[in-house]
Amino acid sequence: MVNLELSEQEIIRRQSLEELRKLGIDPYPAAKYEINASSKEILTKFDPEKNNFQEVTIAGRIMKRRIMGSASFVELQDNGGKIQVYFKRDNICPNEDKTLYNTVFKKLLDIGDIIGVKGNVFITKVGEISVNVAEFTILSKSIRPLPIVKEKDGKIYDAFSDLDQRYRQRHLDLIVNPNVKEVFVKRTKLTNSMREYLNGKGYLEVETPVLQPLYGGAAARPFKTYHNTLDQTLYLRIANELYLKRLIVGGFDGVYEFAKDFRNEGMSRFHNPEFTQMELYVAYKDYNWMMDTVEEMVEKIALDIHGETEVQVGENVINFKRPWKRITMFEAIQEFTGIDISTMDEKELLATANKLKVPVDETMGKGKLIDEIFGEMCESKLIQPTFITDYPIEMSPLAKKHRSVDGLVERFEAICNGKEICNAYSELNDPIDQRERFEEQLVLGKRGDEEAMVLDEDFLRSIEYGMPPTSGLGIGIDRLAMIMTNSNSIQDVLFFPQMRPEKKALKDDNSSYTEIGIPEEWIPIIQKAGYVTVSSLKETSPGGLHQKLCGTNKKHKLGLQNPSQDDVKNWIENIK
RNA sequence: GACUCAAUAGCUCAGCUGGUAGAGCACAUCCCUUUUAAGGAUGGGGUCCAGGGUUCGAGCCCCUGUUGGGUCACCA
Repeated sequence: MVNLELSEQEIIRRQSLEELRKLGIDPYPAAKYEINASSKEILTKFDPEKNNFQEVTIAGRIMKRRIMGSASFVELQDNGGKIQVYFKRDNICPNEDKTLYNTVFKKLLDIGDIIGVKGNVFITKVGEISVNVAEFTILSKSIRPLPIVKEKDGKIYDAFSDLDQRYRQRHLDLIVNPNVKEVFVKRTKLTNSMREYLNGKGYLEVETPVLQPLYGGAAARPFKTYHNTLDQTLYLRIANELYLKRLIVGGFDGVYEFAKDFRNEGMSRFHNPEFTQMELYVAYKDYNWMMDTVEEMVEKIALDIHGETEVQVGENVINFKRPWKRITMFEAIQEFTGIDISTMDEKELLATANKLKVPVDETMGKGKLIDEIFGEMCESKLIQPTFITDYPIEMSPLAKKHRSVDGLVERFEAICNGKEICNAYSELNDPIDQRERFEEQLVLGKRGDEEAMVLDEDFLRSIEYGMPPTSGLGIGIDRLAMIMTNSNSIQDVLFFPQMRPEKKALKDDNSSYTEIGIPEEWIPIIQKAGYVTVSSLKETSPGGLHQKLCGTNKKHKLGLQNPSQDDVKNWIENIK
């Protein structure tokens, strides 16, 4: 029986599927299909002089079909690109029986099907490198139509651009939008390049717990979960800093981790609830050394991805060539506002913030005020990669006090395209100081700061045994990927960004319909007519419904015995 | 979370002051000899996001909701 929920095109494809089976063709064969070439290889290496690629086997998805009488062209898309494939009736069907071409190829194949073809490479009259098919194999029949995207000279027509659908159905996005794959390939190049750099320095890639009894290492609200056996609340990590430091205490000189972190906060084009951060800790180093490292590493990444240090990001060209500018936070504020705040007390800072129209309130301490002024007046204006150094101590409970300036810590962030891409310190290894800093956070927490850090006794115990002076770094992989791929939103560099659940219309199940006397076979037709719940039928006029049902029966050639008007009337009367 | 814009065929989109639901591609049928966004002809396809309201009449106006985009707030 015809499924009334399917579109016409889906019904036709399901019928084609059955036709194939009737012809003895398995639309989903089990056997492996051995390919010996790819579209990319053929297009780059085919040479008519050499006459190479004369026995190729390739496989891919049909993306376009141009069918003429006894000769046709198909665009086949595989992992690396697309290639034109030429089907000629008498090549495919050398004998009398032309079914394989006339029926299987022309009628039963569709855009979206995955096929394998064997043949030889040649150049068509129009000059396009193509595969001349000798035989083809259906590898997977597609029963849902793809969006059709057309392209000419790099210009895309009817692009599949609905963001909701692109993110919810990333597979579709990847199939029909060629640039999307490229973004994710670059993202992987980025992490490969970074890993290669870190391994080259001899640092050890490690894994630390995602489920943590206490969340620490950053200021953020966590996701909370529960372990039954331990009868214990656990948190998804917001950072892995405190665990990596324990490993430094344990005697590793350099450790790093590509970590999925989770923060239960707002979403935006820069924020996804789960995101990736690379954290690195190296013993016997300080934050100056770490700036050298970040510069060198990110410059290498740009070179590995783009072959040059300049990267186009929106309207800006960003140059990652070393050395990057290094200025203190105070200097940056002076540069953008002309005001030297380095010696101001809290009162003066508040007055300055008000004068600059930076939104602040009385609860903010000195550090927070400085941070607000910087965030408001400077950050978005820093386009080229810049290290901002020496942050107020109040904002950085895990960073070491500045070696020469009171009230500051040895911390830097790299800002690029107006956004922070990394955060690093000379790590605090004085256990007494660390305990005091945690206690200050506790006070903040009691005052209602939901993001204040919690005191981690176990971590404190570990550094009481002695942690070497260490420099630590956290670098946002998604943010860096956005810059390196010229993406405007974090959702464009995550395969499956977090989305609200799709709503589904609630349907009554079949028994609710049969209860009021509706035969099983009429339920889909009634639902198709818009009555997905029995109660929605209550106010319906029986005559109108009867008309509708008989009409659908006729239109879709369902061949059902129409109910009488009295039947329909009885159904509606039976509704409680 | 606040404000704002949007949702119409499988896809991309029109739809006038409120008066019979439209186009291109895709799909189907027929013709066809190497085509390039696509050869020609004909045809089928719609819960106009959902639910209320105003109206003789709603895709369009009003209200509520759903989902998405943008800006802001929190944050990396």
